Amino acid sequence: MKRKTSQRAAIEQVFQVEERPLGIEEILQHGRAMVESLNQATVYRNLKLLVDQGWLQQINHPAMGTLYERTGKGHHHHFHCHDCNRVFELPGCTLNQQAAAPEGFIVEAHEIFLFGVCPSCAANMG
Amino acid sequence: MKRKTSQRAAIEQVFQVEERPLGIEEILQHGRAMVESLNQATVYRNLKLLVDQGWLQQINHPAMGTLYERTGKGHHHHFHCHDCNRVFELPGCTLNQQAAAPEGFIVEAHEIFLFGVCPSCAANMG
DNA sequence: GGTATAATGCAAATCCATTCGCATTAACAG
DNA sequence: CTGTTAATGCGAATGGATTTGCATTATACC
Repeated sequence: MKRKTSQRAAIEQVFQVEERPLGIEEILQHGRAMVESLNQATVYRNLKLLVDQGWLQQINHPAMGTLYERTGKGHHHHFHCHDCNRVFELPGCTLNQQAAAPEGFIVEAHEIFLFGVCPSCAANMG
Repeated sequence: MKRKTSQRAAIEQVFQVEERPLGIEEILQHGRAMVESLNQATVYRNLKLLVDQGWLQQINHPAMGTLYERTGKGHHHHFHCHDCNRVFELPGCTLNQQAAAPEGFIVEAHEIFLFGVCPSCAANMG
């Protein structure tokens, strides 16, 4: 039977605290603040589990590679801050999907990645 | 000194004929139609060369991985047909970049990936 | 508490894309 | 043509992300 472990709890906690898509390294670092022995293989195993359970989903970011984010947020886009290197979820979508492609293309979905500086980095730059 | 080779000419030719972003495997396959001995390592070497020369640029497609496309086309988006698995360049951009993110985010660039069925596959489906 | 065994930590193994070493081939200057 | 050496083809090597094997740890049912 499946058991609750402090390491899985820590990983879930990281996502609840950060509320943004995270990569392996970030998960590992933040998770270790709670369970210092936390191991990379354990992170991979639990991520797979959480994805299978539908609690997380994988995304492929063109600049950051594989990231994981909580499911159930609805359609949204991603913003990558080149200053702190974090990725944020941006609510809302104004793209007219079908109008984005010429006649003849059947558009079923889309992904938008924005790049720039996040509010907290912008503030810290004066 | 740099020499012209039939294999590099073939690779350039592939891009001129296809007019869309291509992955290693596609370049290799189409290139072999012209130079049958064409080798993967040679493709990699020439792609690097053409990128350094500014004739090609790399893109990272979330579903297709690394692709190469001709430079000088200006800002555009990419469409991935899940039927033929090809990626197309779509001219034009209607996204109001700054409006795509909430107050506080400084948006400097963006990439849009569309998914669906391309015109030729749509036609072949009746 | 005691036990069965799921889950962890660790290091080694695997996978896949890309690069490299080197003998061979072929551009191109003379 | 001929010689020089850049470029190719091939297979082996590399690098990074992910996975696996196994001894050890720790959860949860008794």
